[in-house]
Amino acid sequence: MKQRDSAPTMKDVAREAGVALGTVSKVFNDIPVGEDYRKRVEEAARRLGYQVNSYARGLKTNRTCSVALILPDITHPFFSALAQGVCSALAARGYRTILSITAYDPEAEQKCIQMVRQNKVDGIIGLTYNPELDIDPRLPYVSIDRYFSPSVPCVASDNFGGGQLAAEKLLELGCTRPLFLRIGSRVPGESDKRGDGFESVFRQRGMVCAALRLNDEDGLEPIRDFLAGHMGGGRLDFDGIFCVNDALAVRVRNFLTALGLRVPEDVQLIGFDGLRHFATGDFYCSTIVQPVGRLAETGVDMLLREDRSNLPSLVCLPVTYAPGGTTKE
Amino acid sequence: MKQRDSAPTMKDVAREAGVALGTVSKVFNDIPVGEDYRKRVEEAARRLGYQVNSYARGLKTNRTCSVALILPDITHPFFSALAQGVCSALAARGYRTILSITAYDPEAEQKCIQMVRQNKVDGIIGLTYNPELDIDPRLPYVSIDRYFSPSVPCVASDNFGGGQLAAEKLLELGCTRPLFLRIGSRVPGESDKRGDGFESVFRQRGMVCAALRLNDEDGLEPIRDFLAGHMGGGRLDFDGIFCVNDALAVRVRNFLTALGLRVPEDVQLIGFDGLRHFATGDFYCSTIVQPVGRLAETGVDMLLREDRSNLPSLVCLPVTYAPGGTTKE
DNA sequence: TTTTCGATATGAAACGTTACATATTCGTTG
DNA sequence: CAACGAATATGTAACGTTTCATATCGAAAA
Repeated sequence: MKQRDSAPTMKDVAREAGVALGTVSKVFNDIPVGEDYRKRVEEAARRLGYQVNSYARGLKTNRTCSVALILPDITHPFFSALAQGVCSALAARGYRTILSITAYDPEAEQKCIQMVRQNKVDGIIGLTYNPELDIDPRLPYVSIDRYFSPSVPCVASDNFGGGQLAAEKLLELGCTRPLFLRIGSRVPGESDKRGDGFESVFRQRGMVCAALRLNDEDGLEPIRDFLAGHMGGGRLDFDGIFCVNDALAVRVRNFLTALGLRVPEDVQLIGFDGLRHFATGDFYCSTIVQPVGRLAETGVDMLLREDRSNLPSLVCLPVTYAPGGTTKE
Repeated sequence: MKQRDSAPTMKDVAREAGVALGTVSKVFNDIPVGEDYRKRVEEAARRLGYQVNSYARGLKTNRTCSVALILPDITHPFFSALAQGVCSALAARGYRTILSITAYDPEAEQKCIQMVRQNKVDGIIGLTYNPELDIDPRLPYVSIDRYFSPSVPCVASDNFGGGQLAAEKLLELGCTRPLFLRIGSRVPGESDKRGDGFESVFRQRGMVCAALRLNDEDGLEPIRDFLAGHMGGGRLDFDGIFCVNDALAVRVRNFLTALGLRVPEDVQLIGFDGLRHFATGDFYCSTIVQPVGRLAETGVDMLLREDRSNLPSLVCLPVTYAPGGTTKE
């Protein structure tokens, strides 16, 4: 018996089944074919262990059934949860996920897009921070959590609403001296709206809301100094703090306890993201929970939609509040 | 001017540059070509915005420059760190990462392998728990942290050595009543050696070491009950506990404090993995640190090695001890 | 029985590359 | 000055699919 060194092809299956090449193709593309033919082909394919060669198919159809996922850092629990969601949503629809990590480097982001174009994925789901990212408009692209322009569809949490929710919660829990704390990348992102929403609630009630907005490069010292500078007689000038994300909230909580303040008795603290401890599943702090799973699913949905001609340019998903020990519930 | 609706091909570049098709191919494959020709081709390619079609190339060469990474759950910080390492090590060598998540489901693992074979990746890096995984021996496969057989190369941390290290540390810190706690999947994995190493040290010194080994399905209650059952007069029967991983260590620490014990004053606790808090970067507990980055790099290295004919079947990487608050340093 | 028509199998062409055998060019030697 | 050979450009045949025009078949209508 002749030894086959390479994988069997449709030609082999056709010969084995005694049918034409085109018939085999139809069977594997779910195109109607006589019942007896279909059976013969399937049988033969199984005998030979045939697998369609997706590169030949991709060459012919220009569809690859793979989508690139671009993330700055999959080590961050929010991003990894997102990746999990995107990956399984894609898998459920028969798509592969090609993972690209940019390490927040704008150049790397552009290179990813480039690589991705060369590698002919069917679309891109991106969470990028490069403000002037050059996106090929022919390539389906969905941005997560970062709005570019009306022509680039984006799915994000309702950041403004989340900020409002945090403000309302703090008010409800008796806070009267609010503070908003932000640290983030220099490029304006969706998350800026969190502070806007937060402040809007107080403004509407004629209250003033303090705020400190920093960039990543500044580090956290200014925040510690700020807090220390607002201590007077063992008492902080603020009794309700909203942090732009959970990571910051956790650090701020440490600062506060180091200053001798009790959380939540003296100061209440709300973060944003809804991250959970990897081992216990507890929230790290009271927080506004982003619907990570829905974010991922919606993103995939928008990307793979049949008719992409009139996609909304921004889809906002609702957030929820979850107590996590840094508020009086 | 004629409107091009599809991407330019080598044929277009060849026409634009006034050279033969084969010459263009050579330029893009770094095959020696006359200097003037090369320039003409590069120029033309740039003008046309030409990108090689990797599916045509893959069809011809049977190499796709992509590797599948199979993980049970990218949400777990250890796995996401690994993914980060693998992804960037692959990117550095010009390979894409195709991410597959199995959710610990043996069937999903097999399906991934299947999908992967169909999609013609150049290799697989897998962290799988299916004991009877059917791996195509023709496909380069490297297993991380899970030894299958001599024919499947594996890279893992020195789990036995890590167990020994934990034991030595505890001895050094004055422990005389050790306990090993394990919870994990039913299939025998590399991590079983952690307990073996731990116990071996005490056995060698003629000491006895208690141990409790459970499976995931058992849940954590038995461990809590076990600990509670070993309390007598406000004192625990053990003064040094080694947990098979950090996740367990964190839970056990909570159990211990709930029992009114102080960590590390009354009981010292060492975990395994070396996970760090996402916001502060602190270790969650005193721990044996796995070299995640090296694990990833070594795996990629073994997979992409030119001569894979005599790969070691198991590579053990050294681990280190890091204090994290649950030991007296 | 012959014609027509619908249904469906067939086979060839094309997708964009790479690789190989062939053709061309130019410098060097007899 | 002719002839050779090394170097390098050319063109064509795959690679394994899909797709489309053509061929075939059988049943229904004339």
